[in-house]
Amino acid sequence: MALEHAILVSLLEQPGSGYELARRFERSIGRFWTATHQQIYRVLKRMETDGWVSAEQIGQDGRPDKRAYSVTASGRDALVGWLREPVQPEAVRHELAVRIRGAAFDDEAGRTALIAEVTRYRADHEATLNRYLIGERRDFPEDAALDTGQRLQHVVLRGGIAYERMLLDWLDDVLDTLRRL
Amino acid sequence: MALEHAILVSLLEQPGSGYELARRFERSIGRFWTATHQQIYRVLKRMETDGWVSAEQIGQDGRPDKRAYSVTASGRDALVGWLREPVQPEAVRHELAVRIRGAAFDDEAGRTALIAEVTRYRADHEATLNRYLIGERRDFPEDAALDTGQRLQHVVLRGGIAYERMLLDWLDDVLDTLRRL
DNA sequence: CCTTGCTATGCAACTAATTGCATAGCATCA
DNA sequence: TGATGCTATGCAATTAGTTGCATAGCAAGG
Repeated sequence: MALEHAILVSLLEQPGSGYELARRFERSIGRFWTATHQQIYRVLKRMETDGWVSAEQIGQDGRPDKRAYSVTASGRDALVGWLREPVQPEAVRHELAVRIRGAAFDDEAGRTALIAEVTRYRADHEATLNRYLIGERRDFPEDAALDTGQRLQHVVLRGGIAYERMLLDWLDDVLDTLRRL
Repeated sequence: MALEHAILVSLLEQPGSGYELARRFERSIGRFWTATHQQIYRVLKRMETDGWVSAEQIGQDGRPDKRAYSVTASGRDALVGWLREPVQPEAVRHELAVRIRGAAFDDEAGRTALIAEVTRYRADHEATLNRYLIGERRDFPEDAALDTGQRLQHVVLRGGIAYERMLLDWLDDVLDTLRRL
């Protein structure tokens, strides 16, 4: 149970509607916590019932009403309470690793197909790294004075960059290993 | 739906009981796909119904019978079929990143507590890295002749090592950033 | 004009995963 | 001799997450 907390952080950084949150989960927050819009709407409802967020109905011309959410004092307390709980070990789900070990039980054609898939996967992550680097240059220029929130956002982004670089190096190792089999 | 496939790979590498599988998921496979024993027993039942695995009942003195599972031809086909599907983008769930960004909305005391938590988290991952390195020296000595399966297991382990090293470096960056706030 | 895509919200059905509990006897150590 | 912990399996209840679908109108491009 932590989508609640990811939403609280996102809404504290910037209030917004369910739709806007879903956008952010696709772009920024979703780098380290994925969620679909269906899930976000459901959880927002629950959070509203619990008094963690409050919504302001905003009428719009020719479009459905927008419900702009912001975090209540009680929601902020809930976040602070959670922040002080011990960090849980993460549940790892690395599909590609399963596939690589599985390749031992496939034939030549299967391994060729896997090389193609890994190559495509690598290209995706190279694109992700480039998006991160562009975002870093845009949002965190070297000489800028950053506040606490921005410094924390930056260190998380540096984590994403480090992860993608590590992954690309490892994928090269994987491709090399597969080709030499 | 991919726990099935992780189990197929593990049973192809070495047949065994549900209990043994749960052990392996704690140790080896669990590095990249976590699962509890309850989940493993349930999925094994389903896989047996689907004809992907077959079980041999083994009576034991003073203990419950053990059901040793092995993969059938049909299970192997199912794995090979899955291996040729495109790789899905992984669902990222990085709790620590949410906490770090959340720290912007906590006070001095909260940030001090977070530094302590990150330090503990770092120690855990340092221990994990050391276990990987010991395992690597034990299972993949430099001059050994490795078969296909072992080479693939090794490249996956190298991925785990690269990940842990990257993580430790980043956690140092995080600690430094938190201390300078 | 037609198709695609965006804003904006949500229900329903299903699948997956977690948490808590239960059984049962053996081994080891204090 | 009592407590802890391991082997070995599993059910039940709950929570979380995914997939498919629905509504509704506007904007932009071919």
